[in-house]
Amino acid sequence: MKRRRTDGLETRQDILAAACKVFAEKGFRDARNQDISKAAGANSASINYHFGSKENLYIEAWKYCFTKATEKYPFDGDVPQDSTAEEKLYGVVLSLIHRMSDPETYDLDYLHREMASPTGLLEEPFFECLLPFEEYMLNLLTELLGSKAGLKELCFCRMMVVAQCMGPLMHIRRQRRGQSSPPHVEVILKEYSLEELAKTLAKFTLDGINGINER
Amino acid sequence: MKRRRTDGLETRQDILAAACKVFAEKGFRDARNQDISKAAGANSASINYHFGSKENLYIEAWKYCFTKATEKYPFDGDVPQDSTAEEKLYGVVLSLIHRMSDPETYDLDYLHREMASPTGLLEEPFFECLLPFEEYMLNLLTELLGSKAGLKELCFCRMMVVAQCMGPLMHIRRQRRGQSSPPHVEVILKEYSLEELAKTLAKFTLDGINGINER
DNA sequence: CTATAGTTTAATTGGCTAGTTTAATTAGAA
DNA sequence: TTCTAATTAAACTAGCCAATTAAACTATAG
Repeated sequence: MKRRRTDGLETRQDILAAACKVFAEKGFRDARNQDISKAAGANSASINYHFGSKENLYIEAWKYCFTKATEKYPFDGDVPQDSTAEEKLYGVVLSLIHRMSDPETYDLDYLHREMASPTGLLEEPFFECLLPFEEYMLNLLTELLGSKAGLKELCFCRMMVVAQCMGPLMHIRRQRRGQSSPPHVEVILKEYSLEELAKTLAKFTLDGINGINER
Repeated sequence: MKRRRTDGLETRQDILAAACKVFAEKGFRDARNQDISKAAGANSASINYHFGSKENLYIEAWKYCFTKATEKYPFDGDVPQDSTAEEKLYGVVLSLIHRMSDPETYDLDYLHREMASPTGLLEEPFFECLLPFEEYMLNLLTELLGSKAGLKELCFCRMMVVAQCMGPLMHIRRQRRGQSSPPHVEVILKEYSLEELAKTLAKFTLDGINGINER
């Protein structure tokens, strides 16, 4: 019985890590196999050897960087179980803000890109990976919204919480890519600490939610 | 003195109109010159004849569809000058919602795509075209926020108003492309009329803004 | 009508890239 | 050490696409 060579797994890993980054930076189409293999210190044939195709590597890269990011920044922001719903909301937002600011975290770039121009390859992985987040959010919002609120309002608020975070997301990512932004955006990035941003964001959202509650 | 032939301008126009749509649907990279020229009923060489390059056509297409969209849906939503700031906010949001729901309006697709994965070609045109909107929004928000609020809060709110609209934007566009969405998104698209969505959205934002005011 | 600038077309070119092939190399079993 | 399968490297293939070219065509001034 032969033992499997381990150096093959190493280059596989190197390719995966490099792919995460390159795909996040350039997108599926603009990222060339050569860019990835070169960044991984491997030959471009090794991509097809280890992953079968560029498409499959893309899918694997997403799963990999999502898993890594979620380990580092859990959805709930490690807030204790018995916290108030308000604290939990802050936890979600803060965790998300940290996640998107971390230059070694790439999953949100994939999400954003696929929203704007879908390759169609990540439809299923997204659905699967984000299910726990959706569930957590729906529970949290059910708690925040009074019992008067129906499914309609619940869904609206879920959309809003995510949308709220998209604003900073786009700007922080832009900055991370080294692109300049219009002056009023620069102001935000300069004046707010991440914690303050999360706090202001959570409060803004909470006020909106309470407004729906009071109707 | 010779008069200019007019049939050339016609195909130029046809190409421009076709390009607007094809670029919006497929993005810069995935749209092929042939797709566009075929949709315009012209030869692919005519793109380079009339526009010089694919890049330049892309820029022209953006300017064209932005101008057309803004004529149809002005930023202020045609709200009377002497309206309250709250009514003006509703006007902005409603106009934006209508704009993004109109299947013949494409400019927001460009915006969204370039946010997520910039080609770098529209940086300048965006800045130029959106300046009036920025100005209008800043004035409006200055009115809504009390005099206590500083530049920092102003910029934050500006970001939030736009971000709020991104949520529905993404979902409505998805629907328009014929892609299915997770159940809680379908609920929103089914249960809310455009006017109700705009109203709820404006109220949500307004509550957030007032929350900042009261600090 | 004729000449010409303006416009359109089909065919071609040249660059780029995903994926394949084949040969070389290496880790580990015997 | 020797053999074998796993892995890697280099060269190649096939296809795609933007851009060019050159020839054909057309509207208009003279």
